[in-house]
Amino acid sequence: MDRSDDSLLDKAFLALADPARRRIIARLSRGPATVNELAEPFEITKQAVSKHIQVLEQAQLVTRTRDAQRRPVHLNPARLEALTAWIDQYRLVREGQFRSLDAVLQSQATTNITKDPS
Amino acid sequence: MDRSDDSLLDKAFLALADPARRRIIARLSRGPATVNELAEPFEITKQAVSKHIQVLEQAQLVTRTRDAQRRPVHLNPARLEALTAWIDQYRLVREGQFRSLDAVLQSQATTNITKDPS
DNA sequence: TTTGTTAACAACCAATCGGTTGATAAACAA
DNA sequence: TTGTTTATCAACCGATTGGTTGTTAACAAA
Repeated sequence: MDRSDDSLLDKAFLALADPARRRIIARLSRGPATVNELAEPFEITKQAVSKHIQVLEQAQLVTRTRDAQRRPVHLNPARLEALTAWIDQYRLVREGQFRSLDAVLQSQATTNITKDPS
Repeated sequence: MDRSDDSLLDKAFLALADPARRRIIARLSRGPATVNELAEPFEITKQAVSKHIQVLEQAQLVTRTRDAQRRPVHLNPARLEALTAWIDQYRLVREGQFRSLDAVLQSQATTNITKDPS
């Protein structure tokens, strides 16, 4: 399903690679909030928070609505789920390899050393 | 368990925020590989791949062993699992809120506004 | 020894990131 | 109208990233 959203994965992982943005995610998990509300507990300016929200928005991790002059920010759980899905496809494959690792090692022990055949 | 590894989360998410490094992860999920083996299918130099591996290694997403002058790179599934754990704690909390949203709204309507108690 | 392979290290460069300040726009309230 | 709140836009700065080239080290093979 997720094939060509490479840049979207880029943006999403990059968005989470910042403690301030992760704290914003954590806060939004308890409900929507405005830029001012998000900026207050952080020791940075509103402009900086606004930039962080733009990064999260371009990664589609959050969405914005309108409420008069306020622009509440909402979490988008579907995008978070897409990230875990990407990670799990390799994490789980790897675990599957572990299950069959013994068989591989035994077959190699009877045929050859563990050297790479160039 | 994972409390103060903020910088480790930084490094891990930042490491995954690059398509080349994600392709390296995908490749390693099918077994260990050397720098040369990893660099070949990518149109960048070995030095660049070596840097990518350093980034992944500092994020503890991969480990390196010794085999003569080769340094095979191995995937570290435990770290991948830590990432999904971080994401899931907010993804799942959010879903839980949806289930109990009505109750929360009703109780708040009778007690107070949605302001955070400092 | 010499030669070739594997990989890291160092220095450098263009581009990007996180943050700031200052100005601006939009939606109200008076 | 004027003023206030909310939030964005624009320009700028220091630090970091991703990539390169060149060099060096460690080991294998001859």
